[in-house]
Amino acid sequence: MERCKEKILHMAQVKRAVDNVPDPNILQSMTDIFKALSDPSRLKIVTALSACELCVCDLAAVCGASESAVSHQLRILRNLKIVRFRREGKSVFYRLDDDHVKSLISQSLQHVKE
Amino acid sequence: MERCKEKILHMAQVKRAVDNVPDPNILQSMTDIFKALSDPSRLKIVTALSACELCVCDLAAVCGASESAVSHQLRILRNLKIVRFRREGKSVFYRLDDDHVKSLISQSLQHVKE
DNA sequence: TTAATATATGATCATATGTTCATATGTCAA
DNA sequence: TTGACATATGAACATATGATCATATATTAA
Repeated sequence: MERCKEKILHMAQVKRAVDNVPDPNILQSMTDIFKALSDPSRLKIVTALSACELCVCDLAAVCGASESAVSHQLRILRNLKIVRFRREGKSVFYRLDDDHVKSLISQSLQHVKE
Repeated sequence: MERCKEKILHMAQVKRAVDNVPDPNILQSMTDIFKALSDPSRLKIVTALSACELCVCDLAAVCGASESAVSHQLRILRNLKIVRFRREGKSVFYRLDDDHVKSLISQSLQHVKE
């Protein structure tokens, strides 16, 4: 399967589009965030945390999942700087790292509810 | 592995959190959108289309991917109502379906650039 | 230190996903 | 209608991913 015979059909648009595509590393970071939110288990966790801070045990109850499963997902969210945590005795409390994630969620809600 | 012995550690927070988690079908739709944006190839397509309307051939050039691969991804984006298309002769032009997706992208960019 | 609780992590496995190649469909011109 | 081009789709394959189970770590109390 070859590229369009006439090479590029609409040069001006292609240039504009290319300029609008973020750099590879930025693009990758963006996909990472979306990927983090693309799993129902993780999105549950994130929407729960957008209400208030919760410990792993609470999150397991909210999500109806095992604590192990929740912990695995939290690790992913932690690595992506989507959640922060603080230890308090035996418990570890998680909360959203910043408000951008909240914005992402409310935007997607709007999109869905149309 | 059992649930927390004391059942639920923080009842009030858990209730708030549960109330904040969207209904299953809404949650699913949200994850679908995020999943659509969670692949580098698709995100490239979407960021390109957030600049201007493009045909499949243009998109293949912008993304540096085969037209077949692009077409497969466009199908997914189409199904999720993230892109619209119109046929003009032999070409099919794609564009974003609404502005919420643009917002999602700019939000994630902000998050990344912090 | 030992036991108990809360959380984290590694290994495994079944499933999902993206790409490629081949083929099909749709459109237009000759 | 036939041929050429643009796009779409199906099948197959390799890779990625999430859940589970077992085990490890961390904290506190006894």
